[in-house]
Amino acid sequence: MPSADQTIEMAEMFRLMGDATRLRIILACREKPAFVNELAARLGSSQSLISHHLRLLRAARILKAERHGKQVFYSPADEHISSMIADMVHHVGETVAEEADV
Amino acid sequence: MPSADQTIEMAEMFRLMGDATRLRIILACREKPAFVNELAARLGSSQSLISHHLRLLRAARILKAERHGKQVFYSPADEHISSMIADMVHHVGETVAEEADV
DNA sequence: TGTAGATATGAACATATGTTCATATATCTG
DNA sequence: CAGATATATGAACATATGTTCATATCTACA
Repeated sequence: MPSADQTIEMAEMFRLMGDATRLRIILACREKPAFVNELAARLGSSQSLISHHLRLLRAARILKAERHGKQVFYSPADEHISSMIADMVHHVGETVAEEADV
Repeated sequence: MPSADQTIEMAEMFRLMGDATRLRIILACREKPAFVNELAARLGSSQSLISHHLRLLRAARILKAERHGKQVFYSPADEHISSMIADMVHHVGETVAEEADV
């Protein structure tokens, strides 16, 4: 069992990945790291929206940012994050979702 | 890259695990499956709150429920879910969290 | 059948969250 | 320095969400 602090940390991590827009940003960066404007274009979202979400993902160390001149380049923060996401993608790829009742 | 549908499904899954109360319920069931009243007692939350969350976790097939007389027994829905959570617990156990700025 | 125990559900509420629009900040270039 | 480009940030808003309280439903058993 994780500690109380670890549990809250995990929940916070899941919460961030639990929004479709943010998850798409994460997956996009995982597939191919990119500048903010590229991400906005690839996801068909406004620059502002992407930037707001990037801030959260960066603060949680899910993504990291590097400035290249006028642009800022975003990529997965580390291999650890990458492999967590890879695990999940893999798991979800194996599952068929249905409804449940009792 | 997961499909659009898979991405939404993943996000939904993460969203559910992204609340501390729900994550604690999941972790508790993973450590030791239990009846609703036991879970409420172990987590120090009201029966109503636990029940509301259990409904969501059950509907998402994260937990499964079996009735035993008057009580309902909750446990991880399958090995797949269990291993996903195990992965995350393992990963978080390895990480030290700090703050990020650019 | 009626009562008690266990769980589920509905309404209501306060708060959190995602999004948009407008604007600020930073960087390069002329 | 002025202007253009890229990104970040703040305010505002509508909606979603977690929690509580009250009550309904279901099961066992006298």
